[in-house]
Amino acid sequence: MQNKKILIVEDESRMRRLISDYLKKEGYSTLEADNGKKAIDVFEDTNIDLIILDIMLPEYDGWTVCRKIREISSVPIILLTARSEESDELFGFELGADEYITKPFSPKILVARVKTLLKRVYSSSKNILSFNGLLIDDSAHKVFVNDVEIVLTPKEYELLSFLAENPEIALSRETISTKVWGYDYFGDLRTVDTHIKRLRIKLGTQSHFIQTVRGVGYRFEVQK
Amino acid sequence: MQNKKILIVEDESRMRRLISDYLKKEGYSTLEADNGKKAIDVFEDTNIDLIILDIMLPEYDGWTVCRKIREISSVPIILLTARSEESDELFGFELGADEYITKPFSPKILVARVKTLLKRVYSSSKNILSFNGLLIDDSAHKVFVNDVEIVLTPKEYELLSFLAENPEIALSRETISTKVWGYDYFGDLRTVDTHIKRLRIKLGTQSHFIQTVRGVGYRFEVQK
DNA sequence: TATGTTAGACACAAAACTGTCACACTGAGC
DNA sequence: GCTCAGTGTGACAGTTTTGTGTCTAACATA
Repeated sequence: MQNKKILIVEDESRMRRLISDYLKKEGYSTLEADNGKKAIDVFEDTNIDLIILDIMLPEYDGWTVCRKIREISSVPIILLTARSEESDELFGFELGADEYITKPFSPKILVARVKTLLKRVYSSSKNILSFNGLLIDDSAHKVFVNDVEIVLTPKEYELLSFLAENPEIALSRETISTKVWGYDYFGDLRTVDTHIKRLRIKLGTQSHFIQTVRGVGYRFEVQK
Repeated sequence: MQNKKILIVEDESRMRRLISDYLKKEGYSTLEADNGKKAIDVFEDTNIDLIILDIMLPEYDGWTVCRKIREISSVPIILLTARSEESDELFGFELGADEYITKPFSPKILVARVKTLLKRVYSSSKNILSFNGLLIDDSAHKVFVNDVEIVLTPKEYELLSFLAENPEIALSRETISTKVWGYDYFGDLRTVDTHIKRLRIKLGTQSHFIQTVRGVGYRFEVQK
């Protein structure tokens, strides 16, 4: 649960700093954006685990950002607002926000909600992704195929994790490249293929987890 | 998302009735318990999808019920409390509650939270086109005929998606060609026919979805 | 510095897909 | 029935996409 990446979208730098400090103290890493446009850019280029989103923002308000992000992702979103009107809150939920916190709020409450939300969304309280014949222990950074550990290089591990965290979704080479290599990587997309090849070799009899989606990319497939 | 079973644990019958009415109006079914012991009994005997749990209860308070249920299940829990102390809220989250609502609350807010929580927990918010005997899962880029996956080539998939997204409409070869192959494609219109043929073969017993409209093109027909 | 490992690129091989065409078939109109 | 325009279909070759072996550079390690 540690080391999750949290994007803080807030135009007031003092508030941003405050939230960021509290979260870092809890072991999360944070990214910041001071307007809605930047928020969406950062989100598309990075593998964000949770978003804290202020409503009052320059360049797309929070509602808009929330809606746009919900079109492409189900990442958990916490809305922050100065107003505490019920209709606002209802509107936020309609747009797909997961939590709604009214300013002024206690940082402790915020941290608690972040924790709960991450826990609910990302784990059954463990950092282990377990499939039939394949186990990824993120805490230990170890992977087991048929209960035998296989040793992966960092990139191989990141790639496998990313795939396994998005099961049953056809992922394009571009998406994979952006999320695993980073938004600033402009290398050959076929590099993804090369790493897929290496992963498949190491997965051996369980390579069926990685399916090719012709014309698109790859898909992590759970059922045999 | 409808027809989910919600357990309301609350000792005041008026409040129980109020919540129950609101939820039923939204299409949920409700069960009620007026103390903690009964709540746990009911939960163990029934397939509950969400619990609304008051803190002040005879026979095990809400904290205890929450803890006991968390030992055996990860069902979503919303805590209700008259107090609004921060420490209480934090304690609730520690115990594994998913939401925390302070009385007095607006029933609308409650319903909104129930909805969001259910959606988050039970739906994968996927892009799925579903017909009787045919299912197109766009996220996974998979197609099922009578619950058996069929593997389509990229063009076949695009063509089927386009047809299925425009049901009951006679689509000319030109329209199909423009939308599926792109406006700058100037190949033989009969190519569409060839792909329709291939699709029909793969659809097997469900090929009736694709009807020929003589002199025009094809139509995706939903009813058998 | 020597050695071993990892990452990225690339070319070629292998596999899969696509468009075209010719011919068969169908059905509507006469 | 016959005609004919429109549609169905099988075959095939060219094209596209993916798989894979290998090379080089970067990097870490001792």
